[in-house]
Amino acid sequence: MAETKTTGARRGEATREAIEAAAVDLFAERGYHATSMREIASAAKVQPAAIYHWFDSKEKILTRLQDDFMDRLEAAVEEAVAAEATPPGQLAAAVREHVVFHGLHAREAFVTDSEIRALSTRPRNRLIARRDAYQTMFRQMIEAGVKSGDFTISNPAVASYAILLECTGVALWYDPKGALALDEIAAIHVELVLGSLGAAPKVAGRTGARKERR
Amino acid sequence: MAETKTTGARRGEATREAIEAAAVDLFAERGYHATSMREIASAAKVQPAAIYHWFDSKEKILTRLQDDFMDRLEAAVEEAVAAEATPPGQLAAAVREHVVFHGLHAREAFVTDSEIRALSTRPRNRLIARRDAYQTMFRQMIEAGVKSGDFTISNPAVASYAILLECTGVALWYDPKGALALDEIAAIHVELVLGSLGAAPKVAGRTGARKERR
DNA sequence: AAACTTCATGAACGACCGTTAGGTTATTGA
DNA sequence: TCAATAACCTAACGGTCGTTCATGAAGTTT
Repeated sequence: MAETKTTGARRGEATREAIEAAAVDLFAERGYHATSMREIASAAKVQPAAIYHWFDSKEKILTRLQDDFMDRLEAAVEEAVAAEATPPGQLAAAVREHVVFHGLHAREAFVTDSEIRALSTRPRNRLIARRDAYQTMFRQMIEAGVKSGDFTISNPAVASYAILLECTGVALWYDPKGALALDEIAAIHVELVLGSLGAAPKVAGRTGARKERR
Repeated sequence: MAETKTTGARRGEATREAIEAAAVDLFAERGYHATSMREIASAAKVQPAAIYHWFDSKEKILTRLQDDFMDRLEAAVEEAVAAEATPPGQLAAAVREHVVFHGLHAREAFVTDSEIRALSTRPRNRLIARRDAYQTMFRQMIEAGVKSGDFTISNPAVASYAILLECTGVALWYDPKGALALDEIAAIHVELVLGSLGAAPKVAGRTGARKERR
């Protein structure tokens, strides 16, 4: 037997996913406050009230998207870093994975980044703390590289800001149908980042393929 | 005689400025859509209806802020570039001025950048075109530097994206009460940018003070 | 087959939104 | 002195917002 009868869908968990997918698209395109629950419902093909069966509130949809994105980003980058031994190799792997991940999940990345201020105090502070911890990871890799003599820059904190900004920004302009493939873009950013840190050219991590150890 | 009597202010052009100042603060803090005309009016110490004596609509307040910012940014950077002769010198000057300007006018910069989507089609396309032209200026300086042999990178277009993202992002984290002065931050960014382009260290434009010719 | 749970519906709630109509007051120019 | 104008007010408009309520069909458990 099928699942539809006289009334609408009855889809179970698939509805939750449809709501999330609709929300991330709309939040990314118009912004959180410019998107109404009715628009999300319409895009997910349910009535507005049905959303409240799956989410407590509009804000909960947003925090779910953001938490999921951070979970997966952290896991992906930490795994990439763990496969490398030297500071330049680790940073190169982190940058490469960060860029690829932001290209593959550009909408989620953009929403996570740009809608922090839409959150109320508690979830906002939580997300800021997570983002700060993530940033600290990069700063420590840079500091390790300075200590080991691989990098020569004056201010690791500012460098970490700058690096994450340029790499995160890939989510703003990357076009899957564009001339450059995502791993090319990632490789260029590794090149730019290592160059900006004064790393000796071609030292560690300036690789093409993935999962490679130099 | 003073200017206040029984009823409220009667301030003339000063009211317009109060409205703009209130709007830029609120737009930067909460976002365009999360800010109501009543909140702007309250912060500017007028009644909501008074805003419409100075602005046609809420959107016109936003476009005014964005246009003003772009006007002043372009003027400042173009002047800084005009004082330099070589590609590395020009790019260094542009980066330095861009960073300083984004630090000094962080709220305006943030609103101009992040609220493009809030605009309706026509003003949005206008602003995007201006931003693209600004970006092109940077890309051409990079290409000139590659051609002259001062820079060694594989992709000037991606480099221009990355550079502008990291420099624009200063508006997101710069704190006037922080440990670093704005011209220090600018100098660090010049260092990072020239490094990422593979410029020979200390070549051209790595200066400290302003209005200096090297 | 009866009771319960899950998933969704249609209709409505009060609050707030951007904007406007129309009146009032202070200042200016003839 | 007096009309004209600029600057601002109070009040309200229609519309949309996030959310809730009451209801009920379908599926599951007992």
